[in-house]
Amino acid sequence: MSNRLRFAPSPTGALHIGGIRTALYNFLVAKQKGGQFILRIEDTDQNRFVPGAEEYITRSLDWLGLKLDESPALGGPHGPYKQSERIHMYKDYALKLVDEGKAYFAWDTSEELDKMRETSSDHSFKYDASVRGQMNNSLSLEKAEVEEKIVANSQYTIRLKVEPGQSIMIQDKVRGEVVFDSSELDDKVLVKADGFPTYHLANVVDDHLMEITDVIRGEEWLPSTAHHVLLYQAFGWQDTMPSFSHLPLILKPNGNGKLSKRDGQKFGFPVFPLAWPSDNPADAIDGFDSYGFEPEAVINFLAMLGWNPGTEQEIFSLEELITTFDPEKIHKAGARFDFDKALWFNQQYVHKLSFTEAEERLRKQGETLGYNLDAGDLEGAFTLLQPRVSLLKEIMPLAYYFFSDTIVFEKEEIAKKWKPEVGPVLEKIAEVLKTIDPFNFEFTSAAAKEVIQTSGVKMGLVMPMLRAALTGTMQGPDVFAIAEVLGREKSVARIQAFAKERSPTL
RNA sequence: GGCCCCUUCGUCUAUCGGUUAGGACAGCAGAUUUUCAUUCUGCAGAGAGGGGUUCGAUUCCCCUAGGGGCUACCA
Repeated sequence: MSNRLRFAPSPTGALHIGGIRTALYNFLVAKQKGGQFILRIEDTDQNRFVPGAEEYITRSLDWLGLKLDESPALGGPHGPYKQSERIHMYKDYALKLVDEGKAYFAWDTSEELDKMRETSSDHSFKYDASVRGQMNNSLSLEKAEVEEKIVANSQYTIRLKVEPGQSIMIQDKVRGEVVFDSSELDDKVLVKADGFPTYHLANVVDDHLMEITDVIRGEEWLPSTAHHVLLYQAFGWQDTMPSFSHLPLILKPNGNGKLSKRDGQKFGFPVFPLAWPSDNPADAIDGFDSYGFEPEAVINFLAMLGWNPGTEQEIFSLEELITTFDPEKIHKAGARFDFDKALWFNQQYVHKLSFTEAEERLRKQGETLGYNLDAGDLEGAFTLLQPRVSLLKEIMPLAYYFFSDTIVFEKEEIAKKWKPEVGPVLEKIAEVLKTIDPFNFEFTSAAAKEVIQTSGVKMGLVMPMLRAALTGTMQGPDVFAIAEVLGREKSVARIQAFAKERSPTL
């Protein structure tokens, strides 16, 4: 039997990178074992449903290259893959447990329970074996009364009857043996008063029905896994119970709690894969995509946040991760999110991009910046600027002087360094460049340097002005490399214009 | 409060009883680039504390401290 792993998010908004990492690890294990990677939407809480969230989740996985085998959109042999569409299935399982005495009906309202929790000493109230005899449920009430209530008031919950005094051992693949005492566990609600199942019921039933073999999820689920094991036992499914791996949490950069959706705004970096659009611009949130990240880089750094191959290799493609990933090496401790490191990963990928891979995006951005892309050499500009950026989108803003003849001069900086004796030297360089053939980096550089040397004017005075003449700025790639990309005509014209404007005496 | 998980440089981490405790990001210094960035080289920087076990503990066990998670008719 092949391995089947599922990623099971709730459509309560944008997914953050913690969720993405969970999806990634599920994907890696599934693919490594030649199994299936499944998306199941856990939308059993009608109150928290956010329109567009499900679509956002699929788009995110798609952007990252985490290809699904079964999902709500794709379908599959164990559909439907959305819990709201399987809603009729869950209650019968719970009712079966009631019949067998493993669960019971309860009519206590949320308000009543809240009150008990508030009034109990240090919030220690727990709906468990020690109190259920005094509560309003089918165990404490007379049979006739129960039957009457079921007919009269269908607003009941179904709770799991947890037998105290047993120890429940979980074999967690990343944490080893974890033992819980059932006396500490409460009688978890399985079916809510609205008839919907809770996460615990739906999750166990679906994992069973969908033949899930490995559950990989966040550490926040570790405490409730004891209940899940109890549920598998109650249903008699213990033989096909999946293995569990509870992932360490991704923490805020200051280590102060787990990373949350709002931390992106707070710390000034994206925490979502894709931007979350909104009609109200104030609510729109940046994603790694809109921030300019390559999906491969996001995958790479998320893979390394909580896992390490044990070698010194840090750069991994998705394919390499599939073969290299070793679930045994997943860490136990939470990891802080380090945006600088994420940027560094992206830089590694941007520097590897070929022009063909980048071209479309560069063109698009050039257009939105209002560039006349036909006026310059896009590939030349890219080649020169690529090693200088961490994000692909940083290139085009730096490249404007390749596409526009109206140069924006950094006037103050230039004025500070300008010496009148430089003017004639620039003029001379322009003259010489007119005839240099071929007009390339080596030739122009050698020729211009010779002019400067024979002129007696300091190199350090002329070179910055030459740069300013061509680009308007005081920094950037090598001057002659820029000249080569610009071409003879533009280079000569710019140098002459610059010299003339600044040297009225000429 | 209770239960559970965790603890190596500022950060992410390697080490599966014997290492000058290794690497990466960030930081600092230098080289290259007569600019800036890249790149390269170097420097600095860690086993939470206390007990055991052992010839020997970062590594195994216990305690303490600290951090995190859960404690809903949310997932």
